Amino acid sequence: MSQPSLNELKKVNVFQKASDDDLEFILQNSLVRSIEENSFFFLQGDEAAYLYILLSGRVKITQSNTNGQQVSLRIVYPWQIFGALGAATHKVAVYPASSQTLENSAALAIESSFFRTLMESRPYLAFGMMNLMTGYIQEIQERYRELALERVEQRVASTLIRLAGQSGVKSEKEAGIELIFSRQDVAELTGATLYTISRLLSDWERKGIIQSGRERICILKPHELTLIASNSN
Amino acid sequence: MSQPSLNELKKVNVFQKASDDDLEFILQNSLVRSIEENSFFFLQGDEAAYLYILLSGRVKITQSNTNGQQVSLRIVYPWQIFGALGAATHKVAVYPASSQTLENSAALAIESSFFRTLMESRPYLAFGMMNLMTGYIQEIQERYRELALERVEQRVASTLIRLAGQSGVKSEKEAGIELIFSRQDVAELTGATLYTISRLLSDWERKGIIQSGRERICILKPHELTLIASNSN
DNA sequence: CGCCGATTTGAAATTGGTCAAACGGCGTGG
DNA sequence: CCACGCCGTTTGACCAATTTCAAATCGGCG
Repeated sequence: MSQPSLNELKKVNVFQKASDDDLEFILQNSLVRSIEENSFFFLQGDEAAYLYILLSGRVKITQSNTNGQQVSLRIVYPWQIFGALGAATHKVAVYPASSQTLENSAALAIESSFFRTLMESRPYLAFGMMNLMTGYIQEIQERYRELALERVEQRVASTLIRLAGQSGVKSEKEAGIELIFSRQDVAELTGATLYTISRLLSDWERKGIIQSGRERICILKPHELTLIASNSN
Repeated sequence: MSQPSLNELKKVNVFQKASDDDLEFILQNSLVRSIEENSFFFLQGDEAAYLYILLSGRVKITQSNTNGQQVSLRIVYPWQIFGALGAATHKVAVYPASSQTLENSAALAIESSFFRTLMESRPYLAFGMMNLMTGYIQEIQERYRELALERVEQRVASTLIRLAGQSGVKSEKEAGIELIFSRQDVAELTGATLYTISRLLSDWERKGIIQSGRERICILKPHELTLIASNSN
């Protein structure tokens, strides 16, 4: 895959207010990396030398414990930034999480030190990054609360709603919102096991709330999920 | 309590590189609020009009669900900033969490909009904020992973170690590290119930790992806790 | 057609939560 | 100065949600 155009780069939130000159400058200091499904742009613990902008495909950001079990922190879609914490500060030397592709993917890799220097003279970039980080903090804090206080059923409902909002493609004919994720993916995103997710989705399919298949979940009644997600008790 | 001195303000990480003029300017646009134990500087959902610097006391940042159950996101100690997300971006209109005092406390309240404007012409401030936010993200992500993958025993061990690192006062005579928290506080910090925490601490006390009392936990063998925290399987 | 990985399902095990009740120490008011 | 009461803590018994393990089934692709 070749370098993106300046107009494409403006789809990146952080670059919204960037001048063409700035974008050119950034492109001159970056390179495109294409990798196939299930491989990694970087691993937890790698030196955080680059920040990435996803050009195509999908990436999940995961963290593992010493036993190799893993959780997904978020899903990255095209024109979103990932691996950016290393650029925000001099302290972070390594990535705190891994980035694994869910499909064949390409990303623009920008040197962290270059980007950091650029931010010093470009307040709009620093504010863009703070904006980004604020969003991360709010989402992960909310998910932390859910994990601590809600049951699996509610968390899965919340997760599906969130995924639908981030990626959902409404099929034509009111056929519902289609999500391309395996049971295992959903399990890692909700802090549950593959088995529990499978049972739950089967149950919801029987009730007509969703319709599902291999690595695919189609939300038929989003409102029902919203109800389940907010179910007090 | 009266306004802090410039030298005291320099204990605030974000202000490390601030000039005296800048600090004076900030002080002129801020005010001191003193409140008693168990009351709130702000509530989740309030308009995020101020960011705070704790001057004395201790504050817990909590998030509640619609049932009123709550989790603690972190503990704030003097010269740390809290309620800052509203200053980092134009988007955040409200605090995503509440700030409740664990003791009588005082804090310097700085207008969010003022601080945001100041950051536009002070890169060191923006970088300080990004630094702060990076730390938040790393800690909450780690805790999220623990909550998803580890059992209560390991999480409590991790929590006590973390608290010891953040606040711990080493008693003289190698008597251990003293933490001033109730069982309920620890429960909210680990995502467990008061009862489970009580049982676990009783067990550890029998084993000589800690020594505890009312709203007090003294870590006698930190290394044992480290072992428990990292116990694979 | 056969294989491989994803999914489903059952049964048993287990962690941790819930509820009820008793305990204990500290501060306060009589 | 002491008794009382409050609030945090402890403990037991029971229960429920979810995980674990095993095995069968499905579905698409080479």
